[in-house]
Amino acid sequence: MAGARGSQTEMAVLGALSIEPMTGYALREAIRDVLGHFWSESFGQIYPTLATLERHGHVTRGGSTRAGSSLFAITTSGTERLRDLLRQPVQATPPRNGLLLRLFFGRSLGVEACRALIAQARVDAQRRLDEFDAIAAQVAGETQHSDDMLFWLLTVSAGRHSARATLAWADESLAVLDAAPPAPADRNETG
Amino acid sequence: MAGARGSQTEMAVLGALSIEPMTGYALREAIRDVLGHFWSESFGQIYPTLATLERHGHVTRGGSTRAGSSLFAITTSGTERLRDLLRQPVQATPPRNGLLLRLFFGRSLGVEACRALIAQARVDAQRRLDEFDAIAAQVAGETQHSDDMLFWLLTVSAGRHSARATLAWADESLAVLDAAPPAPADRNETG
DNA sequence: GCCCGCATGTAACTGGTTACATGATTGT
DNA sequence: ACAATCATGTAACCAGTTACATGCGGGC
Repeated sequence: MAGARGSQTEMAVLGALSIEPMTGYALREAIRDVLGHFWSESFGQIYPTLATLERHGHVTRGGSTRAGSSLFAITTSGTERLRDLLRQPVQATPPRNGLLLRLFFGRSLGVEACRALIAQARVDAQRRLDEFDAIAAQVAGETQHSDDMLFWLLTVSAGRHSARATLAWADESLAVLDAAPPAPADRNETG
Repeated sequence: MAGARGSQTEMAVLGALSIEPMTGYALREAIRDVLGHFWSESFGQIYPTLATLERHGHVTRGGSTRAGSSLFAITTSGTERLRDLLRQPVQATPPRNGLLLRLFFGRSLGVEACRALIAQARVDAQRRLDEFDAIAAQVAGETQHSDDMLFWLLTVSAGRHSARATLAWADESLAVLDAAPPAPADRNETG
C-alpha cells in the first residue's frame, strides 16, 4: 500500500489534510467538490487510506467534532511524506477517450450521430468553462492563504484552456462535417 | 462481458476489424499505433474479447497468414453490434490528472518543482503537437478510404487543439510563477 | 542449430467501485 | 419519535494490467 501505486490516493488525502484537519466524511466532500475538476477518489478508498496513514503515524485522529466522529490531522511525518509523494514522477494514465473512439469509427456511426456527439461535447465544454469562471472568481475572493491561491488558480486556468480548446475544436469540426457530403452510415456507394 | 462495461474494448476491437481483417497480434499493434493517441487496450484483454466475439458470431476466424495464426474478420452481425455499441452514450471516465493534483498542492511541493513540472508538460505537449502534424500529413496522403479519412482527421485535430491549449497554459503559468515571489517550499517566513 | 519476432493464450494480482451495514446527532 | 444527514467502516465484485507459458517460422 506504500508502494508507488496507491500513492496517488495518499497524496490527495494528505494534501487535503495539509490545508486543514477534517473528518473522513468532509474529506470525501472536499475531494469531490474542490479537486473534482481534475481528480477523483472513490468513497471506499478514503477510510482504508486514512487507517494506513494513521498506522504509519502520518495522520492523527484528534479531537472530535462530536461523539463518534474524529478530526483527522496531518502530522510532521505526514507533511514529509506528502512532500516525498508530490516529488514522485507523474504517472501517465493510459488515454481512454470514448468520444474520439466513436468519432474515429464515424463511418460506421454515421455523420449525423457524429454531429450530435460533437454538439454535446461543445455544450459540456461551455458549461465547464462557465463553472471555471465562477470558481476563479470565488477562489480569488475567498481564499485566505494567498500561497495556496496562486496554485489553485493555476489548476483552474488549465481547465479553462482545456475547455476553450474543446469549444474551438467542436466549432471547427462541425463546420468540416457541414461542408462534407452527407453520406449515410457505412454505405459503399462507390458504384 | 456483454454488459455496458466491457463494451468499450469490444468497440475498439470490432472497429479495428471493420477497417480490415487482421490477427490478434496485429490488432494489438493497430490499437497501440493508430488509436494510441486517445485509446488504449491492455494486451491481456484482446484475446478474451476476440473469443467472446467469436462465440457470439460477431467475428470469424478465417484463413491463416501462416500455420498457427488466424485472421479475424468482422461478420454482418458484428457490424450491427459495432453500430449498436457506437450509439451507446459516452461514459465519462473520472478525471485523474496527476500533474494538476501536484500543482494544486504547489505550496507543499515548492515553486521550483512546480516550474519544472510545467516545463516538462510543455515539452511533452510540443512533442505531441509535432507528432499530430506528422500524422495528419500521413493520413491525408496515404488513406485510401476517404470516408474514413475525414473522421480520422477529426481525432487528430482534437489532439492538436489539446496540445496547443497545454502549450498556451504552460507559457502563461510559467510567466505567472516568474512574476510571483520565489518563496521556498512550505516555509512560513513571516517572522 | 539458435535466436528473434510473430502469434495465441492463461493466471495472478491490483486498484477501484458499488453496495451494504451500522450508528450517532440534529432538527422538526 | 422520526427523518435526514453526518460519519465510519466492510465485503464483494469487476475491470484492467502484468507476467508467464507455449509454440511456430524464418533469418543468421
